[in-house]
Amino acid sequence: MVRIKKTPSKTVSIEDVARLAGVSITTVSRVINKFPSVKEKNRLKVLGAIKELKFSPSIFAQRLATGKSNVVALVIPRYEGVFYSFYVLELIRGIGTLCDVFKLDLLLHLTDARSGLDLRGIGGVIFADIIGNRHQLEAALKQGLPSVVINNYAEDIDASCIAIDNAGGAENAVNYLVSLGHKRIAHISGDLSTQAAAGRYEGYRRALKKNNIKERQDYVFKTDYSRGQARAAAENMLKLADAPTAVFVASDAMALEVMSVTREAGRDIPGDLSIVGFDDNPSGLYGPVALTTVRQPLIKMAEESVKELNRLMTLKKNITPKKVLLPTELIIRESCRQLGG
Amino acid sequence: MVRIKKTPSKTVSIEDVARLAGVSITTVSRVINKFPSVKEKNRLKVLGAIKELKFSPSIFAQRLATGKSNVVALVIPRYEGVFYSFYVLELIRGIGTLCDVFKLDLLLHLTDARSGLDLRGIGGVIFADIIGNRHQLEAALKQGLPSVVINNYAEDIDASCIAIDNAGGAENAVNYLVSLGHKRIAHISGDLSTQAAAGRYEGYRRALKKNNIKERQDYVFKTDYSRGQARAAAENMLKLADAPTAVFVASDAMALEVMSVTREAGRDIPGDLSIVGFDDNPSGLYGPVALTTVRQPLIKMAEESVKELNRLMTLKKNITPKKVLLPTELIIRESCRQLGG
DNA sequence: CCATTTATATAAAACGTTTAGCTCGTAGTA
DNA sequence: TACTACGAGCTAAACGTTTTATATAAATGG
Repeated sequence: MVRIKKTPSKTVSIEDVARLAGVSITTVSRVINKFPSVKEKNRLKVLGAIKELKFSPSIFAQRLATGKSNVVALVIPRYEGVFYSFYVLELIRGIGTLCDVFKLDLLLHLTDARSGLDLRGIGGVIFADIIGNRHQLEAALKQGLPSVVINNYAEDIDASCIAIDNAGGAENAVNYLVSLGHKRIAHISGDLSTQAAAGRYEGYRRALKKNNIKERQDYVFKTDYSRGQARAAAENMLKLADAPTAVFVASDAMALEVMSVTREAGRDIPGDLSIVGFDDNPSGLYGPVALTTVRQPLIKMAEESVKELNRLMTLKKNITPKKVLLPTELIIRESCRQLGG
Repeated sequence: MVRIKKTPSKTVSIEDVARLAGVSITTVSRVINKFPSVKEKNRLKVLGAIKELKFSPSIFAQRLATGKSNVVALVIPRYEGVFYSFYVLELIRGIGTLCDVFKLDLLLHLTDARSGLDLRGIGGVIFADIIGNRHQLEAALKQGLPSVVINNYAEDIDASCIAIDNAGGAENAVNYLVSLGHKRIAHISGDLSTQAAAGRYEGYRRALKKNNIKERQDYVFKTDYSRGQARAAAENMLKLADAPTAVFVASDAMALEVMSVTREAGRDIPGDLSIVGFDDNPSGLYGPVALTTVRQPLIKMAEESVKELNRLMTLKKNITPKKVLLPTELIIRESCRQLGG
């Protein structure tokens, strides 16, 4: 057993440093906070004492004295869906990495959405999603906490929003299908009460309209993003007498399910049906045919949100929130084919 | 624009509460900390004042005064692999949920493994993995911080370990293949410098031995867990003159890759090759054949780690660390078949 | 060389809690 | 009645910083 001997827990304070260095407490504080008005000679003495005593200032005392906190709360609704996982993790990764850069402490809040949020001691908040927890956002704003909302674009709220251009991405995807010669293009949507799903649906319609293709109600299948409903939608779609030659699916997770169903029905992808998904979930790379999809810049979105939050936290004044819409990228792989080739 | 008006930022202190309630500061503090020795009448007065003033105690002042912190740092090496994602996210989810229950603040540390860790103000640490950051663990122990290591079982370190019985799980998987009549069973391992991969390999060997099957060196393929090496391993395995009828793969991510390669080679699963994976990654459910796999109790492991950390943080004394090995579960789906049926 | 500014250091107050030690009633006991 | 015990409240010190107002030393100008 490797017993690591603990250092005696008596904390060394700024006072000990001052005594050893032969200067006042204030001077030590100035050195720590990089004030210019300290003579070089003293600065070195203090630095030496700090190193010798292995001193590091108590963040609690600092925060109590300054009233400032560099703790960022990342609020994530307690999710369930497994495929949601890729999305959330990328977000966490991007945010965590940049918090490191900005020397911010990242506090994770997996919340119930209904429940209140304990924001004591928090310096800023990132909401990963405000489908369910808009009142939490409002509570944060009321406290005067800098707040950033990820992936939910709203002009009407006094917080910064960093989101993805869902409609634009969807439009590109459908345009691509049209460019391959498809005219009978279906859409399997996600939960339309979410902004993402609604935007994707809107982009689908916009593309049809611009290409003078009439939207058919029987080509639109509304789901709740679940695998089960995706499967059902796909089955119904395939049963159609006048079945579509292509489908734009609102998420890769669902697109994978649609591919399974299609193959089970004995049809070929992309021979009989072209598919485009949304997300660029790496799972789309497996299976016999790699999925063509719309890539969301998740890491970029995460990073932008931390940058923006840091801006809000640093600047003293009440500063106008920023609204950012990030572009997507169409990733062409193997699940679509040229029609009438 | 919904401008939410901020509450004036003057903080209300325990003193204000005391004044309004007509009692002393001490009494208010006692009420907050649920001391029994406060007259019911006063308790109610204080509670009323707290509610009226919307008072909530400053955690920084509390922590400074008590010297205690209920902040838990979750240290995760900055990972890359995408399929790693499911594993990490489940861990975060389990840990986050239980921290909520225990009223612990969860601080996320995505670390470089090489770099030092700033543990100021932290009350306990959970290491999600100590492949690379053993010195960080030792630093935490040296500071006397309660520490728990997840999924890395080591008797020789003075921290609690909550891990998964990799060897046992692997042994079960291979036993299952044997029970289906397989004798030519290959193994595609992960990075054997990791405890998980080494354990799985060991379980494979143990099962062969117990079933009197001789281990063949040409049936063992060592990889670094990457998709690329899994693909190469699978190609080599299929080329074998005396090809195996079954393979146990050290991760679902790699197993999926192996399935792709096998199908590309024109062979059927499970007709020509039975496959068992490890992880119970939901991605294994897609594709034409659902993957049989060994499920790791990730959520349970996460929860146990928080429980254990909470125990260490609560108990005053130097308490002996706990070493836990959690059992796995074989999930039988469609990727294996009875041989000679 | 004195007067005036400027650079540097200091002591003390503030931040908002907890907690040890003390006091004061009040009730029970002898 | 006097003594003990005890519950309940109070005062003041402590926690480890930052910061304001103030003092001192050094530098500049005439």
